[in-house]
Amino acid sequence: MPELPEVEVVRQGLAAHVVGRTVSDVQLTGARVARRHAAGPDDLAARVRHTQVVDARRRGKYLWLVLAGPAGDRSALLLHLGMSGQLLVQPADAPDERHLHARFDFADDGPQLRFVDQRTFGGMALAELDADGIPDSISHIAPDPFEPVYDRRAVIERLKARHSAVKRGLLDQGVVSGVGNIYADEALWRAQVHGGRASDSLTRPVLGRVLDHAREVMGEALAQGGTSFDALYVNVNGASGYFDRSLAAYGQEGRPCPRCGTPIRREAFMNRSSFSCPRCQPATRAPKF
DNA sequence: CTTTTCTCCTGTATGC
DNA sequence: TGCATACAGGAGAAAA
Repeated sequence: MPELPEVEVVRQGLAAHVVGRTVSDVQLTGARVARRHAAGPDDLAARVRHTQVVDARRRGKYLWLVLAGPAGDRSALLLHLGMSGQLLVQPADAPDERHLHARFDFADDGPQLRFVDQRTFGGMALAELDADGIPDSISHIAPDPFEPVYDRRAVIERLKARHSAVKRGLLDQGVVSGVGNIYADEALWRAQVHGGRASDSLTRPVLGRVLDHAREVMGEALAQGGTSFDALYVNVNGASGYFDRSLAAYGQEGRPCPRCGTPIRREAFMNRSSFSCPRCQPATRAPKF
């Protein structure tokens, strides 16, 4: 599942292979891929056609291409990979992928950009950029830990004020963005905090440690993901394939905790799974888990 | 207002 | 072998 590190690798691929090129044609298959674009897929395609891609940017798990129109006007093609979305750079004569939803042709007749998504949780929409260069439609998404505007103290205060499990706060993209289920579990394992513990019951230093570990583990994953980048394949499909061997808790049910050897446990959480060490991350005072 | 639950989707794995 | 079910889960809408 693409979380911040995987999305950043995709962004870097777009920066290398798409920025600077002019779109000559856009083909969208079905309405679902553009469902967040209120004016519909035809409108999106028409507005992207003949624009030049001038930048590829990211906040959390969202990424966007900054588009310059013929008159120099700026807009953004906002993209989200959802759970299974891939952006591929492919030769025009490559056969259609099984779950191909969008195809971009360029005026240089070079390789196409394709959006492929099996589970269709991903999608794209056009947005306007605000004064800070952020698409207006994601103004509710908080900065991620790698942004200069990331305010560590402010995030700690928001977590400190929440009557909810700390893991919910980590996963709330309006509090801090980029963290998904995998890196939330890894950060909590590193911080030796059980994700079900009430956010407002933890001390500020502990909350700070959880946040710092989230940033640290995502940074490590990014460093590894960058090395496996293939020039023709602007995609990283989740943590599998490169960083999964470094995971201490996520998906490791029954395997020994790398720190103390106690078998990692799996618990239901938000109709999903959480993995933690029963010994290093005691679930004391854990409501609503 | 804050917090939680539900829903969208399909390939893969598991159980009977 | 075939069919049913569980699971993966980001994010926004809806509900509590």
